[in-house]
Parts: sequence; structure tokens; C-alpha cells
Amino acid sequence: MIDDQPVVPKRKRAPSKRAIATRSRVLDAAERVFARRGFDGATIRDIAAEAGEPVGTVHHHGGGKEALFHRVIARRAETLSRARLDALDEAKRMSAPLTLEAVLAAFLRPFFDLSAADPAWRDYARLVAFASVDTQWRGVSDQLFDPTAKVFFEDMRQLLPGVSQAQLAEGFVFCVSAMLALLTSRDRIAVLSAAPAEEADQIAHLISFCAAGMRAP
Amino acid sequence: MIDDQPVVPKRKRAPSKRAIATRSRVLDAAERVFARRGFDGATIRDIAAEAGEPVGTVHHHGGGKEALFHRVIARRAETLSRARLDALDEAKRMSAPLTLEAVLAAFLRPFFDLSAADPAWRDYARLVAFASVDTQWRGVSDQLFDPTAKVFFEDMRQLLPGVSQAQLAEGFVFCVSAMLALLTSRDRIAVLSAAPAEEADQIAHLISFCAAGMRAP
DNA sequence: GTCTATATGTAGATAGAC
DNA sequence: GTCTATCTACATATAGAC
Repeated sequence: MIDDQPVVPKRKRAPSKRAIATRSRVLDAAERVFARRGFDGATIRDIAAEAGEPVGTVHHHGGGKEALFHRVIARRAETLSRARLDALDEAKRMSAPLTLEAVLAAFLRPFFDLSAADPAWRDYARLVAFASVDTQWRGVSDQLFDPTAKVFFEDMRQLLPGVSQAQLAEGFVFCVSAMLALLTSRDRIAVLSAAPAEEADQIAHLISFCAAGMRAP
Repeated sequence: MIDDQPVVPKRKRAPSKRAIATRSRVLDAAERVFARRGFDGATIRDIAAEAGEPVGTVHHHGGGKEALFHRVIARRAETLSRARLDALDEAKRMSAPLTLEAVLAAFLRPFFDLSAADPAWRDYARLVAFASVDTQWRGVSDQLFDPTAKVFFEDMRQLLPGVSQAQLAEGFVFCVSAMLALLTSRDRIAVLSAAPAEEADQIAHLISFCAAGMRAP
């Protein structure tokens, strides 16, 4: 253990462009397959076929099935958190005084905006929904999403001083579950409503639903 | 195909008490294991071990893994629907005029009441949550829960004539997702609220949250 | 109905050529 | 880094004794 290089011991060399592209293809394919089938329902072979790569390559870049799932879910988490926090900053700059609707919109909208710009984000939403229901991944999603959630939670607490922290926590979880439901169950909603709706309207409804619910007490 | 008995061709004989008990043990075990691991994550062997029965017996009573899952999810659906519809009738008898809160309570409360009386219903809730997120089971849960949902949906439509059907459908889906979140994520709420809460309070909060959200427009 | 033994397929993972 | 071939384990399912 003496005299081993202390600096930059990982990542022996910069990966080639080709390698980066392959890795990206593997992660994209894994995201789609995990979104469709969940963690246990997906197989490395499904992912390899989806990526158009051999099985060994998926293992090489994914580092095993569990690590691959973790990598896929972590990959976009940072982008999502930053989009939310940026939106919150923007809301604080724009609207004075800050409203509950503005805070909720800053938290809820980015996922939809990203999904509208890139359909892969819709798959990612399904993946997050799978991870949310499976206690096996509870720790992972908490670690990735909780820090940002806490920031918004604090702001909401300021805006609703009359509401108990317990009730606030419940409301926040209800909001998140409603967001995921809208992201992943638009077809179910369409069946009940008997007509396809504009997603822009649905997002506005989600926000007003959540705001009213949080204010209910 | 001629001359075969047309009457009571299924179920050659009444099953023995012992057989009924075994079947019940298998279904109970399957419910617990499916609730913990989801459909794909669970194995027949896990279920057999949980039931204290050999693998062959699980197959005999379950009829294969898919049929077993279907059987487990269908087993309590009828009870739940009846409890909801009974509660709705009761609400209509008791409160005149009927309120949105009363209708929502009739829909949302029974699952919690049943869970409080028998912890197996809590597992069932986790199972339903798993099935809700997995498109593979979309059809099954729709078939089992949609007829009752439509009854409540109609009553809410009467109570909220100013709200569009699309918005009503969204709100209803939000309510269901919030209910499942509360049934399956109490630990997550406890982390945010920094204190364990009484479930009775949480259910009251769920109902007021949903009522306010539905009325938001 | 119950249980043991087994058939058959496929899963995740890896070794080693290129 | 890429890809083929293969190892080992365990999945579902069933056949047939009790």
C-alpha cells in the first residue's frame, strides 16, 4: 500500500469517442427496457438487443445489472434537480411575494418540460415510478431526490405557516405521487375523460390541484 | 363434443377443508411475497417457502405464476369494491345534501379500514401499487377496479357541475395515486414530517386534500 | 391433494480471443 | 473496448409416486 499513486487513480485513460457513444447507447437502451419492464422484469439480453450490442458490452459498460439500473436512474437525476432549483430561483426573482403556486410549478414543471423536449425523459419517469414503488430502490431514489425536495419543502413551510409539518409532509408526498401519475398514466386519464387533453392544461390542473390541496387546512 | 355433461362441468367435487386451508395459505404467502418483491422479483420458490408448502403445491393451487398473481389481486377486489359501494350508499342515506367530502371518504376510507383490521390488506395495497405502475397489469386492475371507480366518478360529476370531465378525470387519478402513496409510503412521510403521525389524521388530511384539489377550478 | 424429482429453459456473469 | 462462447445457478413447470 506504499508508493501507490495518490492522484487520479481511477479512469486509467480518457475513453475514446466511440466508447463514449457505445456507453451512451447502452444506457439509453437500458433506460427504455427498465422503463417498460421494471428492474426484475428486464434482462441484460433484452437491453443488449435494444442497444444493438453484444451482451458482454452491456456488462462492461453497465457493471452488472444492479449497477446499470443505479447508473441509469442517477444519470438524469442531477439534470432534473438543477432544472427544479433553477426554476425556483427564477420564481423567486420574478414573483414578489412568492406564491405557493410558483413554488409548486418550479418543482413539478421541469419533469414535463424535459419530457416534452426529449421522449427519453418520459421513459425515465416510468423508471422513477417503478423505483418509487419498490422498497429495494427506496434508498437510491431518496438519496438522489430528497436533498432537492427538502429545499422546496422548506419554502412551502414558509408559505403555509398555519399548516403542521406532518400535514405538509403528507401533502408533499401526495403532490409527487400525482405528478408521477400524470407523467405515466395519461392513457388512464384519457379513458375516464373520454377525450384526449392537452398536456399543458393537465399540468396547470396538476398545479392548481396540489396548491389547493396543500392549502386545504 | 356430443353428449358431454352440460351442467356443472367444473369443480368435480367440493374441496376438503384441508385443501381449502392449504390454498388459502398459498394465496396468503403469495400476497406477502408479491407485495415485497413485485411480480417479476418474486419466485414460486419464495412463495412456497413462505407458505411452508412444497413447490408443486403452489403450482397446483396457483395455476402458474401469472394466474397466481391474478388470483391474488382479484381475491380482495370484490370485498374492496363492495365496502366502497356500501359506504357510498351509507353516505347517501346519512348526509343530505351529499357532499364531495362524503363521496371521497366513501371511496378512500375502506382500504384503510380494512388495512387496520387485517395487516394482509396492507400487503394487498403494495401489490396494487406494483400492478398500477406496471403496464403488464394495467388491464387487470382496470377490469377489477374501474366499474366501481366509474360509479364514484359519476357522483363527483354531479357534485361539481362546473368542472370539465377532463379535469375531473385528472383529479380522480390524482386522488387514487395519493391514496396509494399514503397506504404504501408512510415511512417516507414520517421522514419528512420528522414525527410519526396518527393514521386517522392522515386519512382525514388525504380526504381534505383531495376535496380541495377537486374543487380547485 | 400432496409432495419429490426432474425436465427444460434462460438468467446474470465472465474468460479470453480479437 | 469489443465480442463470442460458455459457466453456473436458478427460474417455471410438470410427471408421477404416494
